[in-house]
Amino acid sequence: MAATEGGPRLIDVARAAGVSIATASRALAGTPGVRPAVAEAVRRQADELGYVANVHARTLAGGHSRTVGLVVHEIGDPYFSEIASGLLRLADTEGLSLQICHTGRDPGAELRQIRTLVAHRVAAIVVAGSGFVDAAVEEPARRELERYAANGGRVAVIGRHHLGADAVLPPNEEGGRAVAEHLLALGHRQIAVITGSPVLTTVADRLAGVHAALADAGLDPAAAPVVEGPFTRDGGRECARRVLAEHPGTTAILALNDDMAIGCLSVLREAGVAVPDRMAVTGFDDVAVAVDLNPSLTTFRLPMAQMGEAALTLALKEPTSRPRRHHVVGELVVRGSTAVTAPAAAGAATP
Amino acid sequence: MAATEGGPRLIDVARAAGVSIATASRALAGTPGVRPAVAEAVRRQADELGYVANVHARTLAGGHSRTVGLVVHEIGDPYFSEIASGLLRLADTEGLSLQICHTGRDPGAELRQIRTLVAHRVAAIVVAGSGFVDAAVEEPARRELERYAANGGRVAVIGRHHLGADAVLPPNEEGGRAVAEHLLALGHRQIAVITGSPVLTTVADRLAGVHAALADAGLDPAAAPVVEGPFTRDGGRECARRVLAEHPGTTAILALNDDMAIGCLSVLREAGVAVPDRMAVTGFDDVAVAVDLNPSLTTFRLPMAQMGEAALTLALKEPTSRPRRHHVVGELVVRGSTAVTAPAAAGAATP
DNA sequence: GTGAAAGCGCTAACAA
DNA sequence: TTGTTAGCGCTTTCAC
Repeated sequence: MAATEGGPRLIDVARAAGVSIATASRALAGTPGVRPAVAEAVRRQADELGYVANVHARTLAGGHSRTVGLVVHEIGDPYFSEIASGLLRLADTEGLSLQICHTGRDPGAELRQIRTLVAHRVAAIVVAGSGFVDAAVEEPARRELERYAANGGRVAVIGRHHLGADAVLPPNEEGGRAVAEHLLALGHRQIAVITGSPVLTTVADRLAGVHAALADAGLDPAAAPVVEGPFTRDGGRECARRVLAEHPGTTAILALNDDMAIGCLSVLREAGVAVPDRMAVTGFDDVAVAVDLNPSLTTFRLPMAQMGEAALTLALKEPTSRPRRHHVVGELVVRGSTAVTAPAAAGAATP
Repeated sequence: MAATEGGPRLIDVARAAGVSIATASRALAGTPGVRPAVAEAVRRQADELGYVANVHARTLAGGHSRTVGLVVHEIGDPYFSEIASGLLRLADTEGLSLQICHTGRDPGAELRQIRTLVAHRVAAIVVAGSGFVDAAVEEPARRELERYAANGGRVAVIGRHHLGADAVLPPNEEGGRAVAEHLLALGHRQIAVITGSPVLTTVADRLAGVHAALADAGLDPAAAPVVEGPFTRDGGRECARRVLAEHPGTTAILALNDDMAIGCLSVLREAGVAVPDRMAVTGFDDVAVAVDLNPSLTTFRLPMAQMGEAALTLALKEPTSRPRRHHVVGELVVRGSTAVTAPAAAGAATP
């Protein structure tokens, strides 16, 4: 600990090893062209002094960063924490550090966070939060990212954005379709959809899939109630109550994510509505706990950890002239919250 | 976009505004001593050029970092993602960026991650993963952090560590005691504990609380089966199976975290063991989904988000000569997985 | 109030 | 193989 505040510097190590700062740098970086014995001596001295290279100096001098940024809506949300987990695992094996930002689904915050990551000159930025249907909302962020990319930064997004970047695309529409078809196959005709704000592409795409399935079955999509609230567990509770009150003939509630489905199940339990006998419920995402609910949740599985990994993989590749699209495969997972038989007679739940 | 690869620099802004680089720096940093009109002009130019200050250059020159590091076992785990969420929220309002590392409960990885954060010269490091009972295991990390602190870094930990740092201390022992007393009060006498590895202080402390309660009730703590497995949902499944097979008289399973309790519930459901009638189950932590399980989970609530916030708060304060200890208050939350009445006759589950 | 210039700690030419 | 040196982009004295 010979050092002044800030710790030992490369020059301290070099002096201790009796070499120049350049040689010390090479030895520590593993650059070839240093006699093994010298390199070894340098490393030993570094170790002894507890030397840890200053990343800022290194990045500034070298021009390359070993940090990547991840933008999520909310890291406490399992959907995003599972994405983060997969991404972090890959980052770790690649020797990259991860900086996480959250936006709370606010486009303004998203822009601020992106600027922060740009300021850090991260090697890549992964935007994991849902895109917005209205391209204008994302325009400032798009410009910022475009500039960042023009300056050598790499960008990848998860979901459908208007960001002009490489994208990992979850099968939202297919999933919405699959879930709806599953309910239709069980005989449900009075299906209520509970959902987050349709300004999000995630919501819009899942809903489009649901409507397509209804139309294919000869039903009028416009006739199916769509009840909207926050895209969270509490939003699910709120919407479920409204479905119960305003659409009494409903035999199935199709939630556009697991969080809402979970909130919905809790309301139904409190209201004494048997699931799946009097009401079928489905979710979307297959977060880890979906299987542990009782009844366990029928849902459309998205491989979140893989999606995080895939996004970072895209971001780490050389850019192409036009954005890449990596399509992810999902899977309907049928569990206890939807009966394997036809629903109880519609209208049974009518007051 | 007049800039070379890397984006516009301060000097580009300064030139565009017709001032020196020093004035531009002051204007952008909000340092007093710049004529308002000039400052305004600089800011406008910066905006126009899309200038974003290089954090590395800034940190290197200024000596202060606006990034903090968080070390967790696994960010996909709700316990940690909720801690991260609380911490991130505070970091955000303080204008700090967050870098996250995970260790997978491996002390070696923990050391590596700490070194990475030191290399980044983060302003503070928060270690959120459980400590290890064996001080020797943490010794290398302790030395690294000590050196970091000596060089002006700030450290805070969550849980009992041998790291010599400010600590946020969850009431693990009290919680273990509370859960056990609750089961005892319900009349349970055949209580099996399922747990993660006792090398973790979190596990050791919770277990100590349980044993203390048993002893106070006049029972022999050594007589209560303690079944150990991974501190995860799957570990809970494994341990629950073993309890069923090896300790047939058991009327209550006390899991030392919610993850294990959740796995346990799923095994009991598959085995057709009614909860809470034939078997009571308790968890620890009160992760978000605990309330949504069916039966909902009786558990000891830890305010994870607050703990994350408190840890960062400690880390942001001026250091004191001896480590601070911030004690957190928890709360027993009684739910459906423990009956409100005495248990079914012991032995009912005997083959 | 403003500018010139000296670093911050490191990497990467370029020399030797 | 090793050393010298010029920056990387910014903050911050110190003069003016």
